[in-house]
Amino acid sequence: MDYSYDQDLDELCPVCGDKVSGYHYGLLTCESCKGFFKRTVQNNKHYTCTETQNCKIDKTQRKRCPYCRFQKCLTVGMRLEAVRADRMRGGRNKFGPMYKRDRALKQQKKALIRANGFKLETASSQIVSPVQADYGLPAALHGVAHPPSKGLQPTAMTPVDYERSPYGTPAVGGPLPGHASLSAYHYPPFPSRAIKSEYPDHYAHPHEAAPAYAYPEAYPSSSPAAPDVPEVMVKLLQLEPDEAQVKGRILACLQQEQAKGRHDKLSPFGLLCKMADQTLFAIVEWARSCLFFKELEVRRAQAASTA
DNA sequence: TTAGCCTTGACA
DNA sequence: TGTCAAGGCTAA
Repeated sequence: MDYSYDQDLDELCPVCGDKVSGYHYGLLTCESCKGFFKRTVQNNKHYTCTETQNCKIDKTQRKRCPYCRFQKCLTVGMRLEAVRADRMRGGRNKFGPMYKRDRALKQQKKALIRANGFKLETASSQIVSPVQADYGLPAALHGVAHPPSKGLQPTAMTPVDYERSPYGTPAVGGPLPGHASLSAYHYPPFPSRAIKSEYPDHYAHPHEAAPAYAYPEAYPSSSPAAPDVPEVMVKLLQLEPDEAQVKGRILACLQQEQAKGRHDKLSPFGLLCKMADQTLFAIVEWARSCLFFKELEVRRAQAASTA
């Protein structure tokens, strides 16, 4: 069977850096990480790390520490809910529209690059995939929780989806950064993870008020309308090093809370840290998106005037 | 246990 | 009817 579907199979697996074989459990991954994630969730496996829970996961070393591998799977945005409780084969789950949109955005980006010769690397490298924006961990936090690794970096910050909504607030119930214990992820027992419908999973995302797939409509691909960015946000972005420090401190506090053994339930302070961090991330990403679209409009105008 | 290949089946 | 993301199977 030919697995080279007409999609971005030239991308690398965000977990191990291997070649992706398609969308699996929420995002583009390789076949081995797909299988590993499936086995882990289906069999309710619990691993332990013999090192410092910070093992490097790449194609050659992914077998060495399943604990860190699974943590990375969760960190990059693989979805526990996508593993079927009933083990039913075939068909599609609720992530189908998300995959489709992700693919469309990637294609739009490629077309735009071809049309404008516009280098997106710098601007869009700060913007995460809608897949991750919808369901995963904020990419900006990955570097805080994980030192940059060969496998994680390219995809977590993939310069792909600059047309995603700036309102793509990460789900509060999303995976935590760092290496909290497996139980800290609160993944529900199998019956609750069974997904057959296309409707938003309010169990997995109880805090989502807006439809999970609302982001593309915010900026139609044909003519993205960039809202004005408050001056304060421009200044905030100019102070990014400090922002990173703030994030780092918040995450350090959060991880300390988790290290105290409260794996099953965050303390109020831990919850506040988490919420504050994610809110900060959402605001910063929104502002970045606005600035990016502003720049895009300027470049388009310039291109139109010279044409 | 891993990872590659195969089968299944909902959806467009 | 084709696509493709699920789960299953099996050699290494």
